[in-house]
Amino acid sequence: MPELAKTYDPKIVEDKWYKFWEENDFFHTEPNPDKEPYVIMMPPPNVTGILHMGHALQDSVQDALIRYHRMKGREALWMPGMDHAGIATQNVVEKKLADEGVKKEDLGREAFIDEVWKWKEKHGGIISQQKRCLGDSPDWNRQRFTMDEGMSRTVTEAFVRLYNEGLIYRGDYIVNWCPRCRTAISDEEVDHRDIEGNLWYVKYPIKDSDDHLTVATTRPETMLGDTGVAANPKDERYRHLKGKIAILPVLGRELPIIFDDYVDKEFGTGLVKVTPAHDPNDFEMGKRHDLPSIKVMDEGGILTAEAGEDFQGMDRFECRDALVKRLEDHGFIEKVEKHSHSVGHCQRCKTMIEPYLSRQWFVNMKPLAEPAIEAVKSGKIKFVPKRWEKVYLAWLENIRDWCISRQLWWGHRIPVYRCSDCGYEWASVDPPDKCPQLDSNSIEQDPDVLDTWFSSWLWPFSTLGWPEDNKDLNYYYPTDVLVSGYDIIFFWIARMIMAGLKFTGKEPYHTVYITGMIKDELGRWMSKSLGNGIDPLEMIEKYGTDAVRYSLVVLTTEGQDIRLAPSRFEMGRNFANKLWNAARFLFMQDKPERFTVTAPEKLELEDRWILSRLQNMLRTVEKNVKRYRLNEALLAIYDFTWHDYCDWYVELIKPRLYQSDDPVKREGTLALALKIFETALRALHPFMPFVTEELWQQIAAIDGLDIQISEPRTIMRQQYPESAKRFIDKSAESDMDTLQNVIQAVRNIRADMGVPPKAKAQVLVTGPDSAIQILQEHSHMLETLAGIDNLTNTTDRPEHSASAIVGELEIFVPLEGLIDLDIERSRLEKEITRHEGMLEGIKKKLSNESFIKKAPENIVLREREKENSLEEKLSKFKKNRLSLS
RNA sequence: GGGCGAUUAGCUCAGCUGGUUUAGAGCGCCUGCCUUACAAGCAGGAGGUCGUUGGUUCGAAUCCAAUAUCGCCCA
Repeated sequence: MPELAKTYDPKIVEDKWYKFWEENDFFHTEPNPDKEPYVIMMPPPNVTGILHMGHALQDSVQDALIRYHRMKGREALWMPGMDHAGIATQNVVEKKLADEGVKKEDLGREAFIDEVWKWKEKHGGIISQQKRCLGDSPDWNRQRFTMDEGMSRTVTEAFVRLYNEGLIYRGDYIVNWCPRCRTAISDEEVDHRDIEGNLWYVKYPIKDSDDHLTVATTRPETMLGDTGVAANPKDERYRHLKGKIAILPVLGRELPIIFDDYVDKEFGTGLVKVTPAHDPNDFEMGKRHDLPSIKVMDEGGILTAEAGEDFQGMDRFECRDALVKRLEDHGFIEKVEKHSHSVGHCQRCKTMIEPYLSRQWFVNMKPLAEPAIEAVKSGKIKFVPKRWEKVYLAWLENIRDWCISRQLWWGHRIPVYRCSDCGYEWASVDPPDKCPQLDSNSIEQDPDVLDTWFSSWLWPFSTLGWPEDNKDLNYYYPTDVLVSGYDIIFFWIARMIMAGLKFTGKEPYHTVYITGMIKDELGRWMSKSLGNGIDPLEMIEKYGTDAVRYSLVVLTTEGQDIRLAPSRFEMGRNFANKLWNAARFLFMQDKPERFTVTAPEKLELEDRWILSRLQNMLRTVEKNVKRYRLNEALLAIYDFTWHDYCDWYVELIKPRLYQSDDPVKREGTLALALKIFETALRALHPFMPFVTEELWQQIAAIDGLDIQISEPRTIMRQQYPESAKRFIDKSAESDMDTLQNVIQAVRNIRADMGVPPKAKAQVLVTGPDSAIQILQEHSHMLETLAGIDNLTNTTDRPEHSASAIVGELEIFVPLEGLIDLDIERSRLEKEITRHEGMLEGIKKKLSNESFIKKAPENIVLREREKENSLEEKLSKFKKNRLSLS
């Protein structure tokens, strides 16, 4: 038998087994008509990304599900991949080039893209290496990248289909513009934050009059682009302004005064300036009233010539200060109020968003949203926890069109072409040579690229080969579960469902499992700026992968956020060590030539009991994995292994292992102990893959131990244990329960009385014969586990002894000389008070007529029984108290 | 403004279909143990009127309604 070190050292086993799994292709799967597939799409991390705790959590969940179902006999595919992350990646490479003194414009588009690819080959995808440290078991051979050829083709194909159906359109609209990233972004990529700002009241002179009007604005710098002033038509105060013209201060532009319901009478003065090129609402108003749009800023948020000579070239914030000063100097500022309002920020770079008029591509989302709403309403797709369905539905029901064009170079270029000769425009999957209308070959492709999410939303089927109707797609699609955080329900999950239904006609998965998010100890998001992040790799280094996985899964309860501290991984580490030492104990036993298996009828009580508990555990696991309560499943394994198996079973069989002069009995005992342990290892493997593989391999290598091993010889490809009814043994469980309670009662007395651990105790017991018999038959348990040396059945109440009541049994530990009567008295008093309290509650219930009348009979009966047994117990306690006085 | 979540032991959290729960776990705390697997351990113990107020019910940590505090999402 193998020899083990005293403590588990994850480092020496993790790399070894991961290599073993990967080199032997154990993660690989092929369509197999004899098996049912089980598929999870791994949310593709950014190619620039590095591993964080969120990945560790979500991967622990996904890998547990995948390994579990793989062992359950499913053809399990966990599909890995990476996302090209347009803006993020472009930023990284731009920055790298900047360090070398190169601008991307100097290189030109193609050369720059080459640089990005070079970067990607060299530095990209570190995260896939890091994920190996988590013990993840995806089919790495199938790894996809959203910019790969096949994936790109899927993107183009999807675009062209939508374009040809008229679901993609282009137009001039106000979009969210990030002046730092110099691109449009979608509504979802904007974070709104409340900003303490000012509300400036600016006087605009009225033409041909000495009078003026006052508008209130939070963004004075945009007034340079004003083309009107608006009031609410119902606002009596401004009726007289009808037909008048206001004069824009500084620039002197003439501004018609218009009336529009959009204007809020309560806001400011009830008069607002209208800047169609720099505000979405003004844009709409401008359209309604035929006002021109004047752009006063460029892509970088720098004021243009339209802003006037004095401001041209200024940054938008600089301009604000300069303009306000100018207005103040000329007496145009009436007053300034503090004002808090919500301002959009670029999610990626935190720069203030500029609502910006530009020509962009959009997807008309309503027609796509409807089937996606239906899929969830009808229950074809279920969210776990269910409450996220509401969030999903609310978003889809109020969906707005999706701005998909990005002014970047890195990404899928929009496959729309234009003939420079005839102006014809069309979308094409393959790059065309010439205009289909003319014979002209002077054609240009749209310069923009697509939003990265435009490739991600196709992920569940693009990775499997769509649009070619190939083998993988047919076999693995639709997939089973999607595991992700609630932060990307809109970005990704909802859109994926829409795309799945649109392009394949099928829901991409039946379940969306939403995990909580990882927070720090104080409940704050982990962030670089706060420096409160916990690095999973560091934790793995310190505690081991299994420990990290164990703790994360155990802490995951119904999608609640997790407050994490490094110390939380200690429980996982301790558990791994516990397992290790249980194995160490088993391996220390002398190994026989050949194990003789104990015949079922010769099993001892503790054997029948542990087998029964094992079934119970396996049932709990199965039930809870089905409900995605992985924490409950894992805790059941933990409890069984630690408490039932290590604390009780191993202790109980020690005498048989050490003392038995019957080698057959000894071998049988060891064999059973090993087998049960081996079963527990398999049950645990999906959650703690490394330590279970290591120990399992060692057990599997023991000669003559008759355990079923299927090829390949790895725990990850063995069968997941299933509970078997024939091992469920209620009477063994109840007998053991009695014994355990007696042992605990005696231990309690010993501890309270300060009996030295090594001193043996005499125990007298009274009670029904059947119960006494159990104790007598298993007196060896009482001996080893409670230090009882002599168990005597008695009808007398011995004097000067400590006592306890276990069910119908009464236990006395005479401790002549040693016993401190005061301690025993107070023990008894405490018990009496406690039981009297319980009895009082029950009596109150039972004296309540409506309880008797209305409560179900079995409940009333149960209360009656409780009353009886409590009364009996109490009278025993009281007798004992009397005997002490 | 609309929606969601949380509030239970010193801390972090379970408690699912209302009744074997005067409420469990891990950590922490107290007591005793280096018992030939494990001190990352073993044995024993203390500690909570389940945020507040009403309601439903024979019965509420659990269901409903208000309310307070904290957090998140959407506008």
